[in-house]
Amino acid sequence: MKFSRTSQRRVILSELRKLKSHPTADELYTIVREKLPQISLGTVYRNLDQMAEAGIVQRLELCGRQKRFDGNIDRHYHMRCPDCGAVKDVENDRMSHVESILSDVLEDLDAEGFWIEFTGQCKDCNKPRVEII
Amino acid sequence: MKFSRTSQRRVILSELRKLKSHPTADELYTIVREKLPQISLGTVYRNLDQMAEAGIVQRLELCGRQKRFDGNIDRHYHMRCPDCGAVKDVENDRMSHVESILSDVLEDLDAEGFWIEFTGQCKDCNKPRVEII
DNA sequence: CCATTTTTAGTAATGATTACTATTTTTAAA
DNA sequence: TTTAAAAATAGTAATCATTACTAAAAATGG
Ligand SMILES: [Mn+2]
Ligand SMILES: [Mn+2]
Ligand SMILES: [Zn+2]
Ligand SMILES: [Zn+2]
Repeated sequence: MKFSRTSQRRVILSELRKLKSHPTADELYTIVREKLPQISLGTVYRNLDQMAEAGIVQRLELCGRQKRFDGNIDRHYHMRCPDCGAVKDVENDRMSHVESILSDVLEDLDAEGFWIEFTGQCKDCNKPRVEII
Repeated sequence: MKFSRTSQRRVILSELRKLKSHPTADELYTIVREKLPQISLGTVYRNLDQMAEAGIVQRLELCGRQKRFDGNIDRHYHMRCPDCGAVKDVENDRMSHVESILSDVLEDLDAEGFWIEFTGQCKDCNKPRVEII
């Protein structure tokens, strides 16, 4: 419930903050082990998750571990329920405007494409949100 | 290289097209087994991947399999290299405009948030493709 | 029919993540 | 400072989505 001050957590956070590489847990584990050779991979996973839940670090990506598929290959957008994991189509007229701006952004960045995903609890979701903190 | 016509592929595609649920491979496997009780899970995975590569179905992809973390919790955006999997910060003045439109979209949709990810090969990328998200 | 290519079912292996547990460390109050 | 409760740890095992492997079956294009 409350964060204890441990060298493991301090080093994990400070090393992560030094990096611009957006490491995976195991990549950070390799780095942290130079300072704390005895640290375990599980500790890195656990601390990153805890700190992400607390908003101290950012976890890149909203999707779950399982891939999802769609028979509709037209460009359209999805909203994922953070509680039950369901994915639903969403539609909004403003998205064509967003797309046109993002196509300019793609040129600026010399990027290939973009993905947008919305999050929101589904109306008929029966799983109650678990409040953290 | 060329798709043979098999009952497995036909049923997988037709059942996927019937659904609005954006199923995972194993969810679709359960459904397809009602028509083809002998089909194997591997066949469902393989066909979905092949058809996604061919653009016949859509794979909802935001993020690779490994989670990535960022010490910077300010809202900013990332570009993922489809070849080596590296994730880099990107910056563009137009994004504030995109954000303001999307905040309106959030109200329309009664959604909570959004996630945007760019894809693009990194300049110095020479690594072989690691994963196809 | 036949030779070649593709696909399959079934199973094993992989790999990221999470769960478990006995022990250690931290905390906060006495 | 002592101490009991709470939190966190290292090490390991288990989970589970996905991918790889393989011999057999099916599809293809004559
Ligand atoms: Mn859809
Ligand atoms: Mn970043
Ligand atoms: Zn829901
Ligand atoms: Zn790259």
